[in-house]
Amino acid sequence: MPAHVPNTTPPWTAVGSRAAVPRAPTLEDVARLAGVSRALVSLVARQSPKVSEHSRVRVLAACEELGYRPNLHARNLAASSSGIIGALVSDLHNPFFAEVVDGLHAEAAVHGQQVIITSGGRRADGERAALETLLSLRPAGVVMIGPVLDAASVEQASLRAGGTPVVSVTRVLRSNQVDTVTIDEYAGTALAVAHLVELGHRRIVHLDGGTGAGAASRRTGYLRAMRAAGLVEHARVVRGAYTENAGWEATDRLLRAHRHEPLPTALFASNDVEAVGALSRLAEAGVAVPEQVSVVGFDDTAMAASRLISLTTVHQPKPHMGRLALRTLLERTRGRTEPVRHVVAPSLVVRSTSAPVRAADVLPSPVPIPQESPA
Amino acid sequence: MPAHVPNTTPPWTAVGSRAAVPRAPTLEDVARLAGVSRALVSLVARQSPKVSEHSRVRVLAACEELGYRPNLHARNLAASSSGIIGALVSDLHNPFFAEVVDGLHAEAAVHGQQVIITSGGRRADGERAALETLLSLRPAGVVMIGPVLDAASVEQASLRAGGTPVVSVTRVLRSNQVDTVTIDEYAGTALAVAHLVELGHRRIVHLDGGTGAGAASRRTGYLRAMRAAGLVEHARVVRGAYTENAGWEATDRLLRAHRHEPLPTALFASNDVEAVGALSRLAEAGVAVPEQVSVVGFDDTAMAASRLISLTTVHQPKPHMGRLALRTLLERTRGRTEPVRHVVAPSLVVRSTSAPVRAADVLPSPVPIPQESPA
DNA sequence: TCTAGAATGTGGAGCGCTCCAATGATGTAA
DNA sequence: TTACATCATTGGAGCGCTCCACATTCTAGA
Repeated sequence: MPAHVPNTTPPWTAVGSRAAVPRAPTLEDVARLAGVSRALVSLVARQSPKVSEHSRVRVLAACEELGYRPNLHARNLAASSSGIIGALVSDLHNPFFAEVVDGLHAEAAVHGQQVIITSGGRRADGERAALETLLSLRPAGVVMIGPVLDAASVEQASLRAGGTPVVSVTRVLRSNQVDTVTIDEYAGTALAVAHLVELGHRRIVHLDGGTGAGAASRRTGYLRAMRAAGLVEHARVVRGAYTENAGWEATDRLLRAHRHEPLPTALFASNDVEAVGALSRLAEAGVAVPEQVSVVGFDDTAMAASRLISLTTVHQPKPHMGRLALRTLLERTRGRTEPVRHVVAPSLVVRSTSAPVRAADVLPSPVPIPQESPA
Repeated sequence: MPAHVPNTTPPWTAVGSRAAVPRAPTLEDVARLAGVSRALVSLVARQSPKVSEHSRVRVLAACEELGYRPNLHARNLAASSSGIIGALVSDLHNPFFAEVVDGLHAEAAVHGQQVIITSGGRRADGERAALETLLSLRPAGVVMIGPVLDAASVEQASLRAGGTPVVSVTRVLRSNQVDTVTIDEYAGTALAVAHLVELGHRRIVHLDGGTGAGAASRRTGYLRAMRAAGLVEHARVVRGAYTENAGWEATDRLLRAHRHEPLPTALFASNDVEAVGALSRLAEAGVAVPEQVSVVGFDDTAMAASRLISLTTVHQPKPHMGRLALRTLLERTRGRTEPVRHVVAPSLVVRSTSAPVRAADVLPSPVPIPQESPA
């Protein structure tokens, strides 16, 4: 007999060098066991309606017996389209993203899609690498949550990958290739300011979010809302960022600046973490919240909801935004070509860090309560 | 001319129904442009050393020009082993996991592996589904972080998938198929108790973590440490869980129980979130921390490090554990067959919630401190 | 000069699946 | 009877890549 022995080993035997490693069963194995063709098993696996009940049962039994699990790589390669949705979150540490992903997961399950997540660690290069990984898996689409990457990079990457649809949540990317889901930042800031004004606050300071997603709109929204309330002369923005430390430092600067004059009676931070930073600085300075100063955040993350913090904040319907993002993505895969910009409505969650202004602070300057002049 | 037109369209033209969708370039395209064989391009793409500098440069230039990105599905199918590491986190909302994944990412980058994440939402069925998804992608291995799934399910799934190696972080799964990375819970609890004892505390109560990963060991560790300190008669465990609410409720029960007797001087919670729950209940009751009661947590999550909370807690080297998990996984793919159980060392981070016991409390028993009977 | 061996490069056979044209089997109208 | 839909099923051609055996060139030792 020649050295070339035909490979007649059964599928459950290891082939090649590695010994005793059970090979995962393939379509072929199932087909053989069920006594049908590979194509038929494939049809059953994909729940095609054009399979007789008889063969369906036989095939499913065979699948069960072998513990067959389709190889997604082979499937995606052959079909050159996958049921995979890639979620690219800018920062795994931010609970905001977890909630958006929850919504994504839920909606994906409805459509039989699988969600896989990668993270860019809040750095542009990390995000670029993560996006490359995701695109290498040829997903049906990519949802970027709070990306730090600019529109051009995203668009270019998407085009290079054969036009994989991309939806950006939180960050507006002006590109015809990219759809967006954001909340109405202006409405959100208006809610926050109106709440404070209703409580009698006049000297309301905004701790801004620097270059964070949505921060610019929130800053503008704050200024607009102050103007609308006739408080334009009290409007004041302190530079900050979307981190606890930035909130602490911004508040620290504020405290120093007001050493010889009365503090503002309310702080409106650009997001929750920043608000927490502000709270901690106020606590260290012995300023009572909400008795002396009210604090309002933005996002309504789990941290804000914690009893220990119990932050009044602007709520973003994060799971809803995740669902919406997925639906938007699927529409795109079904042929839509014009970009879509979804803007969802925020709401206000009043907790323990906001309260009516103290009697002593009511008249900071002779302001005769100017009510709601339209924008 | 028959309806059957031979397909002679060039690669940059869309083939099939969809119009104008640019096809992603393949190895073939790159090879043609560079004037070499497909195999050579493949070697360059995989950074093989057996390629001359000359051709490497030519090929890379062609890749660049076409914007070539390898199709992971094809690669993984052909190589029947992927550079993908699957991370299955039980709960995206827990910052603990984010930090472990950080370490995983870092180590994976070193080995040229890609990490993709799925989440099981803290439910066994969700985790099972996420595991299936992951295994369908035929990853090089799976890291489960704080799984809720039992060893048998994991082992079975792994075997069905052709023996994909699995490492469990945090939870000990007794299976020869599964390696584990955990911290030394006993050492951790010993550190916490010793710290409190050193500060003069005697009446140290443990709020336990119910069925959470590691909770049983922490409970035992606490009891051991109390015994070692000769405080066995002061040892007391209150039932809880790894949630803020559970911490709040456990503390609430404790306060009620001690309405007519002095409170314990220290609480040791089974993890940080639970400790935060305890802190909030104490704050509501007007019990000063750390002046009247010291509180110690476990995990050292970002929440504990927040200035506003500044919790004394047992530190887990989470990124290190992630790195270790990946290395363990790779060893397994390189042929190790006996299971490995890595146990890493915890440390103590002293922050603002622990302080020396008050003079009045130094003598454990008959001290009437009529504090704030709870609402 | 010849030859072994290293260093490079190549063609082709799959990996496990989907898709499509083609094949039977069955029914239905002329 | 023939003609032709309709339905379930099948074989085979890829999808884009890796891996292997082999071919070719270059280098150095005898």
